[in-house]
Amino acid sequence: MTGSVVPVMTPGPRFRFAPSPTGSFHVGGARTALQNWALARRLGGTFVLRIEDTDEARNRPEWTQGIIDALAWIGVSSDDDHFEGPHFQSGYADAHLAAAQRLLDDGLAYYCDLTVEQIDARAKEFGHSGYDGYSRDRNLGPGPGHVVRFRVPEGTTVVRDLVRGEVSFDNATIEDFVLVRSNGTPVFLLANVVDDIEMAITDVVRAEEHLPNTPKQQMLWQALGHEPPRWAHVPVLVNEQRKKLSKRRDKVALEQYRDDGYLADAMVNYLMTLGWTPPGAEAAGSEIVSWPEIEAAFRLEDVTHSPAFFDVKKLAAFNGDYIRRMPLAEFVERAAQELPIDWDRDRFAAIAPHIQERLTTLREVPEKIDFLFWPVGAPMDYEAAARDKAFGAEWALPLLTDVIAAYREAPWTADDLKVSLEAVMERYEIKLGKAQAPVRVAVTGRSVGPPLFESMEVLGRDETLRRLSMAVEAVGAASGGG
RNA sequence: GCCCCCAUCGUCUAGUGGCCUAGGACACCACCCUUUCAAGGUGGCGGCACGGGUUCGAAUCCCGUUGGGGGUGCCA
Repeated sequence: MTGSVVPVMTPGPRFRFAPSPTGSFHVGGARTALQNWALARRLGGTFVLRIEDTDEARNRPEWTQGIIDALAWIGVSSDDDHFEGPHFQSGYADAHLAAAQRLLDDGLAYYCDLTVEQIDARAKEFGHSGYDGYSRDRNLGPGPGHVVRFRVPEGTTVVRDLVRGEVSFDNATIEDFVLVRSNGTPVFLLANVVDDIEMAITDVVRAEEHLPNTPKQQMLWQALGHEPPRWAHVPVLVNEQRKKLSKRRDKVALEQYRDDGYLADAMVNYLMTLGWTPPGAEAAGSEIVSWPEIEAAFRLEDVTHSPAFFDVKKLAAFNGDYIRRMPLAEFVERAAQELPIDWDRDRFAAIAPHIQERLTTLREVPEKIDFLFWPVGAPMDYEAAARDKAFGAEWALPLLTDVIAAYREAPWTADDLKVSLEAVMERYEIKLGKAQAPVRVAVTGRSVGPPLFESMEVLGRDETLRRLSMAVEAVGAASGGG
């Protein structure tokens, strides 16, 4: 190996996703990552992952892996040809400082020795706000306590934004911002731009909160002698209070949703259709779209301009839809992962078709069917069950007794169990909806649950009869005593 | 305070001057179906923030007001 490694660059546009490492992956970040990903792939370009790890206080190696894993979960795979990275901002520290020095040499930046207190004092004294350019022409050199500031030129900066059109800023309202701190480290504004230049980024797609930074960064690109990238600022995600989603108040960790049983496909679909509607969705009467369709149709120009409420209820609806659309075999396999290890998988597979359409998340699977996995002979709380209103009617106890008799003989299939119960209930002149209630409570311990006869078929004759008998005893004791 | 962005049903949105009596999705309500609960089907409730213009015609264009959000760090 000789010389430097020249990165092999694919011809298309180069997008980038530049998260700073934290303990979790923000859903808002997931959305912009997805948007960058869709564009990079469709346009035959590159998705560059850059970890902005310059803030040493929050920088742990395992967090980088967390980001890569989270991205992989939503389909942004580091194995894909369009994926490049991860790059680390910390690895470009020399370039950041070199750029600052170049700006200094060209007279486009200067040293300043004012402290924050002094700046405030001047602002107060002269009645302006922020830094007033005090050191612009003092020709200070480097020194302790000296920062490097950018000399903002006069005029207007026009940012061409793919989602917002042209946004112009009067440079007079932009102060000479800091490029290099007094401790010699570069600030985000500089590092971010230098990295983008180094990585030959052509398209910056990020959240709207960065829009006010953009004129500054654009000036930096130009001062450094480069054509600025295409900008696109997508609206932020907000909570019910219409505030930017925050880690403190809101549930924003992608990993949390994953652990709560949300499907990656549903999450991706939901995130991408927040602020963007795929063509044809209205005619189809559905907002459920596959990734290939999204990738083929997503355009920045079509993204809405206003903030969107991250509505977990709608996400849940999407998730339920995706669960129902899963092929049964796949559902059984994935849902089985949510089960306690000692639960019989075959037994689960038998009941699976009956719970698939009753779910919002995969995590709810165990609680729906736990009664099928109680150890045989385990005592249920029949005293409590006996108090259920299902046993309130005078026909309840005799019906249960008759059902037990019938079930000793009936062939053990759901259909036969239903026929047997129907035969019994006719004697009491009640409908199936009512008749099944005490049986359900006796067998499952609850008044709602998966289809009864199918459940009993899976449970087996012995255990079903045992539970029915226990219930009759408990109810009998309760009513006899009162 | 200053700078910037935004504004259609509760929510996410379609809508780019006539096709809008404003469409869809989620949520909600009712009914149907039904083995409880779901799912599914049908129907319903519900919106162009306000005020001025421009135009034969405005949800769509312009101005203003109001409201919301973002940014204003030697954080990213």
